[in-house]
Amino acid sequence: MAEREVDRSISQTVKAQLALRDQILSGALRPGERISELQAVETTGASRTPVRMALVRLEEEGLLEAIPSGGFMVKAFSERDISDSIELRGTLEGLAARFAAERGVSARELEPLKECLAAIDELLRQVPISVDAFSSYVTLNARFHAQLTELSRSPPLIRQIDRASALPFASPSGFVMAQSALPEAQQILIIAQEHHRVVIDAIENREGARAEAVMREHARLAVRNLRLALRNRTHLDLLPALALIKTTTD
Amino acid sequence: MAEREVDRSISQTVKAQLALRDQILSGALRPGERISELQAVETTGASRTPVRMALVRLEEEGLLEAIPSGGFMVKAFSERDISDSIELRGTLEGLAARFAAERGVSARELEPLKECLAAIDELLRQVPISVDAFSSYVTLNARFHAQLTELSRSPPLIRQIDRASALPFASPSGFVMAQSALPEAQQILIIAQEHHRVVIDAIENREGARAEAVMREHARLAVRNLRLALRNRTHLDLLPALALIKTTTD
DNA sequence: TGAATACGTTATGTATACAATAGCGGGCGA
DNA sequence: TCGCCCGCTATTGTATACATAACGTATTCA
Repeated sequence: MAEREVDRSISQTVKAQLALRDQILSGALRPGERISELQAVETTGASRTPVRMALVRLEEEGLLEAIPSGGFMVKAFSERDISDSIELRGTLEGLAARFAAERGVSARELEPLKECLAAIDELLRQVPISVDAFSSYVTLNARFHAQLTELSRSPPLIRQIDRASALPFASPSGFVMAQSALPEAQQILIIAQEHHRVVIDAIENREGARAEAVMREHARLAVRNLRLALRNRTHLDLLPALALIKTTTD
Repeated sequence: MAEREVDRSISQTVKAQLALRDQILSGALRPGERISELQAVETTGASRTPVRMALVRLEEEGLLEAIPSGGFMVKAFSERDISDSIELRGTLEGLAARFAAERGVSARELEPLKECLAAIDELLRQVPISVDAFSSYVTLNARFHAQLTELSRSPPLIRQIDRASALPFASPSGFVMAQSALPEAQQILIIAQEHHRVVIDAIENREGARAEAVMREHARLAVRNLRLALRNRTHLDLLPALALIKTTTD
């Protein structure tokens, strides 16, 4: 239709990708559901070509799965998939921390991490933590992890970590959500903060093995707490992209 | 290995993707070079839509890089990028081995790996190894790594390892090539084979940490030998996708 | 003479038309 | 009544036309 309203400030492909990702993560599209291109065209406002490009990107991102006979469906994840993804990310971040420690990092480069650390300390001083403060925590934590990843100075590794974070439950905010979906949330966040402190110290002292170990422990903590949270069914609404978990046990 | 003859029954998108990847890996397209869609349409025989889909997929694969002003260019890699990619893959395979060991693997599932192991032993008995035998080795080694990865039973991890292998120098055959591009090739392959033996043993005995450690050592061996080979400039023609290495040091 | 601007060309981004295929439903025959 | 087959429809795969933005070149003015 000629009267299609076009937003020229952003490419149609990116617009479609963002809109579709939002639909998937919000649960508007259920896992296993086939995505209709035509329907996507209507909901995103882009035409078929950019929609198709977005679908391909989302497939590569891991949110969609190609159907052999054609088209795409929303990918479904098991609980095991999720905990594996978290551990996978922790392993990659461990490698990043090791690289940073072994290759050396200047004091100036560590400064932003320390600022993050201090800011989080400030937030955690509140007992109990407010909703706003928790929201800030999520942002700061994600920034901490991103900056740590950057310190590895390894583009292939950074790229891979970014890819691993595409799955929302494997992202740093996913870590936090998993940890916070428990009554002992604040206690857990304090332990996580201790991990952050140790990894900075290890990098400063160029202890690669220690830096790596603590990041892996960090992830294992998140995995344990995710499992607990899923068992207890506590605050599950906090968990990002819970909609992606397939309910049927196979 | 990529087959030169393209089946007309496969989709145009896949055809274009294979053709373009082949052009990149063969060095017909130089690193940093912009890929012209029109030119790609001519060389691949597909029309612009499937070519664009292929370009997006190759970008996600890591072989191409999006140009901010539009279009794609062939990605260029530094020597450091390559060794990092190998170590990255080793780390992921280490995690896979750990998962396999911790989660338990039946004797029947280990059988194919042991067959691979025995077949490689047979090949290595030749001194010096023939070109044909070496070619078989590359195939068998890739199969060994693929089967080991599968034993983790972790779809997210398997997926990530596959992604990490998209870069040709980080694939199992890339491992082998890096190791073999040295005069001491046969000696090195025997050590690598010993790693294979240990990882199977560790998985059988459910020793996760040992299984993980040996796979990481396996990768570090490849990294060391790659560096040596690049220093010595020996048999560099064997290294897959050497064309992707950028010559200029930044 | 150099720099800046304007215009033209070319390539990419987007939209849509066309083709092919798979899935489904109805009808017909056993 | 059940099952198979044929045809229709809906959706994806492909091709191409159109729009737009970027880059290069040439010309003009300072």
